[in-house]
Amino acid sequence: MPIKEAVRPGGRSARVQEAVHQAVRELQAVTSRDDLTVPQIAERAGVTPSTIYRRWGNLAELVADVSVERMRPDADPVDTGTLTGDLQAWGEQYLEEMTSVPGQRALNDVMASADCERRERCYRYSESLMNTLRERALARGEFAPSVSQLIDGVVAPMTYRLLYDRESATVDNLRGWIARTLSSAHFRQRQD
Amino acid sequence: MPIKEAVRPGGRSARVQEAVHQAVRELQAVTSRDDLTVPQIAERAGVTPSTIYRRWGNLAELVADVSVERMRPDADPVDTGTLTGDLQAWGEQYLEEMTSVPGQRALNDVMASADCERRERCYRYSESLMNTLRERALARGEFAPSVSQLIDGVVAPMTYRLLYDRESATVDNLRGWIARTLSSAHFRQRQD
DNA sequence: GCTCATAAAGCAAATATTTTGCGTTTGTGT
DNA sequence: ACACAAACGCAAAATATTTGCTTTATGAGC
Repeated sequence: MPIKEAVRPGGRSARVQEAVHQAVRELQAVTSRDDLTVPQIAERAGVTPSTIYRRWGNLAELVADVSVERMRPDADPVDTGTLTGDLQAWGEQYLEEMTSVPGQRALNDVMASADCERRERCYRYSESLMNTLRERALARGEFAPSVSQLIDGVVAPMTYRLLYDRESATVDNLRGWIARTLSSAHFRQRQD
Repeated sequence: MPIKEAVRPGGRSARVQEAVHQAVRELQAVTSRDDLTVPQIAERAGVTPSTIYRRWGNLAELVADVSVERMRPDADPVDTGTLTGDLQAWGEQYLEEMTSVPGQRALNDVMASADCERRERCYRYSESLMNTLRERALARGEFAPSVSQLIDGVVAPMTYRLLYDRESATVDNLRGWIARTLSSAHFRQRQD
């Protein structure tokens, strides 16, 4: 059961995929995760269960597929004029999103997927986002750490706390991660 | 289906729990995750499937329960004489463990669990371990960052990379995380 | 030690789900 | 337009899960 992306993008396949995704989203809004079932989704989407099983394999992969979509950044990150501000603004809204009930659920669903490709996609969203903020900072003439320093210093602690120690995933701590990352990279740069 | 810990620790319950865990471990060694089933485990453990369903709810929770066990640190971390060395030694063996096939599977199984208590338990293992290394360093008269700095600086990036970007979970990067964490905390301390 | 109340397990019937084989529909390339 | 194959629908078969009831065995109180 290989996970295919956009198989036969035109026509029926696409329609089915959209109908199923839509059905999942609608049902997720009114149903607890434990009594969400494939047959139920199939009926709502006007599709046979076997279609879902053939295409996604099982419920976990299906909901992961839907949730990873939800993670895709919708708009460009706001420009506050400084890298610190941009990181803080982005982080705050990300934290808010991910500590909300549906956000937590989406995060869990993605983590529950057996194939790592889903998580890698989330990673690439963050990577690309950090890259945007960094380029923006450089264009302003600001100093900016490398993308991997930003990920290790800001994204990783934030994600780690969201997953393992939710109560530490706070705006206050975010401020600390950002400050430490920037000053440490700055200090280190002058050393070299 | 509340997750209970050590219900009626003595006697039959304990025996059943152990038999089931054992069955899961044995089957995991020879079976791919996708064709591991509850009835199969039940048979091997000499137990009725309904017993497993009543106690763990479903397969995902059961394997998560087994895997979180596997994560519990078995021995005290080695003492290399310096905090840097201790962190590096611990990190290297942890990385090795978690990049192995069974390690990856255990990590996934824990992440797939719906209840966050499992992940919190892993968190507490790391927290306690970092605390041990820190106290050890202080006893030597070394400087040592706080536990949460160690977690944010070393554990979080490592875990993040293991989950989201496996190829960056390397011993080389580990060295960098450790160095940055120690020097940044040290520098920051002198500032205050 | 013995008894009692009860949590947990066993058993089997009832449900619900997942899988599979096969025929049909429908995009896609020529 | 035609042919090919991927994807879907349908329904039967195979599995897995839930549930009601019975039985067993632990732990508490005497």
